[in-house]
Amino acid sequence: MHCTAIMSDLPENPGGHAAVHKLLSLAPLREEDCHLYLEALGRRVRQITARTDITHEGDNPRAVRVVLEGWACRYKELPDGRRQILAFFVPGDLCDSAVFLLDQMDHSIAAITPVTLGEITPDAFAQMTRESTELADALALNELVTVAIQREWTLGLGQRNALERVAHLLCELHARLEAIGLVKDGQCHLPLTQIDIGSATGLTSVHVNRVLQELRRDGIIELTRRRLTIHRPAALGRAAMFDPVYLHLRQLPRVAAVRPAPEAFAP
Amino acid sequence: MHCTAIMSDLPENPGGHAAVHKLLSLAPLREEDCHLYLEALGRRVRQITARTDITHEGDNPRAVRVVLEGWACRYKELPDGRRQILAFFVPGDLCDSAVFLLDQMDHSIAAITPVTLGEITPDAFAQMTRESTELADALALNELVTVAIQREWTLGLGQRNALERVAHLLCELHARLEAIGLVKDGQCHLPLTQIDIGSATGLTSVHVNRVLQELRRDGIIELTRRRLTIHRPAALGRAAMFDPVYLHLRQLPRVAAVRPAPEAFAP
DNA sequence: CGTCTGGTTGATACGACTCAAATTTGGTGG
DNA sequence: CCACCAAATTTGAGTCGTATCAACCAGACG
Repeated sequence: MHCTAIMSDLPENPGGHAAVHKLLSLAPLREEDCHLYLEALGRRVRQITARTDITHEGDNPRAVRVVLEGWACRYKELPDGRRQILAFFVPGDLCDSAVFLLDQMDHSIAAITPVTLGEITPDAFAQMTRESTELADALALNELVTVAIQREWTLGLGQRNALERVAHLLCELHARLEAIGLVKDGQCHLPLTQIDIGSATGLTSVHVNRVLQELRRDGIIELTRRRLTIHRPAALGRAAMFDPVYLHLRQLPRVAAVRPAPEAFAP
Repeated sequence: MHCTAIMSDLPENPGGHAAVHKLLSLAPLREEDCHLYLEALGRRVRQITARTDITHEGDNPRAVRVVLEGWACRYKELPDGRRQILAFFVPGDLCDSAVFLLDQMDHSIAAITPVTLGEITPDAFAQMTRESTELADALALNELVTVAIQREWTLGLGQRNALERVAHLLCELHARLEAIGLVKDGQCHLPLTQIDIGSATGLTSVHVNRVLQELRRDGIIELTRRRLTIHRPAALGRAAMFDPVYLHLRQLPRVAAVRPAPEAFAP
């Protein structure tokens, strides 16, 4: 029996519960595994101001970081200042589970909103994974999914055009938020500026703006005041050529289908 | 004492020695670790024809694969046929060390040249890493570097222009080949077509061609008959904004510097 | 010796960028 | 609660990097 039960018992999403929800979206875990994880996470918690670095390229990595609340991103920049967002971290996401093997960070991580961060020391991490193979496997699986997402982004930046990239990003984030229970009535909080979306998709914010307008004009999405509503999931998925297999979720997201999929809301 | 000794004793690079060389470029290992690894690799060896799939999206992953000889690539395609190469595998590279945790491959792997492939079963892999923590760590480190490379590609596709992307790819491959002893006099074998380079960099082969001509015209590189010579490493590195930190090599590659770096060969 | 794949060249088209300015939004302090 | 400011969004006009399309050429190979 895994611990979906504890999840639904809990109120809003306080403390590290998104973290457990996240792991459960990938692999079944026993209640004791969940508690072991939560306990490790709770030992060292930090608050990070919005729009500040959590760790920077060149730093010596000291701990495994888990986003408990808020949004963060991984980014890297070129010497002349061009900046690329490499990943978004939503509640429950692990920044890097084995970083401490490296001498030096090769990228930076920054908070987008105010972030509550759980930190697990290398020792605590090792002990935790020794105590539960299931937990260790779930964390390893999470790592695999993180890389799979990175690959999907590589594919998108290389082959998708502006509209497809933006649409794909929205699909992915929606699916990931849904997996941790942060989507209600097809709506979710999306604290990204168009500049953020641009530096994740390799586009200028001006162009992102025009693309978003197109998606709105076609009645596919609504995106205002940091809230995203997907009105026509199938249309968005089709525009993005979104195939959620790479997320390896146990449960298929609502925004799903490239394959033969009926339009959810008729045009 | 690690086993640089065995390496230099060995002749050309037969069997799985590139594999050991590769790990040694990332972490020091004892002779017994190297042998343990080689032994695991030697148990199941396959020959793959050039330009055929080694494994395909949707397959069930069965084993950890290591390229012993030849070149391969990881790729993914969109439903309409657009194809993106996500990674190149050169001798010694592991395709994926924990894939078997996944139910389903989310990308494909193909041979570029004829490939000699070592396969390690999940069981053998687990046993091997249990027997040597050092080996396990080296393999984990290798995994981290693979992801770091993926991130650098993401950065490049999002922010670098055509010339910078091609130059960066050449820098990276040169550095990686150098690390496993496959560069002699600044020269290495590079069996990629301009089409391959294009689908890795998100460019058309036509444009890759023009970019390569520019690099040749400026006397920076020579690339003919599948051989690459870098005449002006510093100029190439500068053009690419190549900073090899992300490769986490124990020894800095010759093609290295973005930072204040004297021109190796005067223009 | 013809065929095929990969490389090269030229002309043209278009998607996304740049620059610039106007407008809206959200936060802050009076 | 309103005035103000900074940040984010929106709009328009013009440019440029890379794609597209179309030949042509060279070497590899059966």
